[in-house]
Amino acid sequence: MSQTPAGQNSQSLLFLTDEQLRQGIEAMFFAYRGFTADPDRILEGLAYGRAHHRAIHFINRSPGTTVNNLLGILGVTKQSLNRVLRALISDGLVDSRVGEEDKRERNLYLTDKGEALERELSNAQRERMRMAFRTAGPEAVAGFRQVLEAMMDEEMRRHYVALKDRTA
Amino acid sequence: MSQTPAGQNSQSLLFLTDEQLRQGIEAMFFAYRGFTADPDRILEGLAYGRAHHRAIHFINRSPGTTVNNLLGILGVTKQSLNRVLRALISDGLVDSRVGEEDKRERNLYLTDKGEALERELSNAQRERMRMAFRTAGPEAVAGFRQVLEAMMDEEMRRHYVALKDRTA
DNA sequence: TTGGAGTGTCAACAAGGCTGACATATCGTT
DNA sequence: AACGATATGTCAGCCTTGTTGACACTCCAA
Repeated sequence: MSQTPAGQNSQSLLFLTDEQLRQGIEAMFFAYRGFTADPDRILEGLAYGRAHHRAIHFINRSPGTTVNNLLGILGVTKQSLNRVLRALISDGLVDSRVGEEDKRERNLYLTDKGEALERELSNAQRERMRMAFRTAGPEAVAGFRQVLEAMMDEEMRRHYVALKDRTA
Repeated sequence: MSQTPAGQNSQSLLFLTDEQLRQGIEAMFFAYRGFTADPDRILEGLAYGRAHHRAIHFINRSPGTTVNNLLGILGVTKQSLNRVLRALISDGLVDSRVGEEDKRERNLYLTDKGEALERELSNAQRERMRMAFRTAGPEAVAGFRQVLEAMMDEEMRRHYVALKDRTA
């Protein structure tokens, strides 16, 4: 469907053919497997999974974040997130403190133990990303980010940009 | 850990700082959500999920493929895949034929009905990819693919390249 | 012809999504 | 003070999709 005709525009649109798009789709699929492989390996054995990793990552990224904010970023239900947080809190990886201004809120922080696991996980994941970046080079990395950003839903892009700009 | 020092090499290595790597990680996370969002929406309502989509995609891509080959591509256990295939076969989306040379094998094909669903799913997913590609431009797309390819595990890269070259 | 390797199937279980319902505490407004 | 709205936590139950274990059929080579 909608094969882009080739060789007629001065600006070649060959990169928008269905075949090229399909290759992009498969690249995303196969690369995402690699992307999660290293943390998954670390987590198995421990009683945690990918959901715990995500929570730990974003709590580390925004110390003191609220449950509600985390829900927006992760895009899951509070029941799902609560199950994960309960485990992390009772295992002493996450600290949940009643909000100072608004006592209905809970502010989430990693404990020292939580930070240790976060470092272990993100080191592994960063190492793979570093290899990929180094192999591909800075220009490719810029393109990588442009395409991914354009692929996000609007709400996700807002979260992504907000996190990015905070440390820019 | 391992902050890359800046401003000392003639070739700037700023793109390998931990901060840049973390942004790459978050970009992958948020973009993958967008990547799967459209097919997921179509599948909900039907009695199928993401696993069915993946099976349909790769059977369409390699008609007559065996269960074992599909296992390697999808990276799940044969029991997981079998559950999905059983549903697709009994619903008349996939045709499973006993191998001609080796009767232990099953060759898998999409039926007309299966191809119809495949088109619906891949149209939705391609449309998002097309928008992202068009927004980012051909140079960015080339970089996107280079980085993703470098991020794959070796075995996944083999599958990716094999599929890519078949239609090149 | 027999045993091992390859392949496919069934059963049972676990993780982690989901919905719905409800309790509690707090906030803000009236 | 009272009330509705908001933020969070929890219980129960369901679904998808991953896992292991057990087993049957087919093929091939010793």
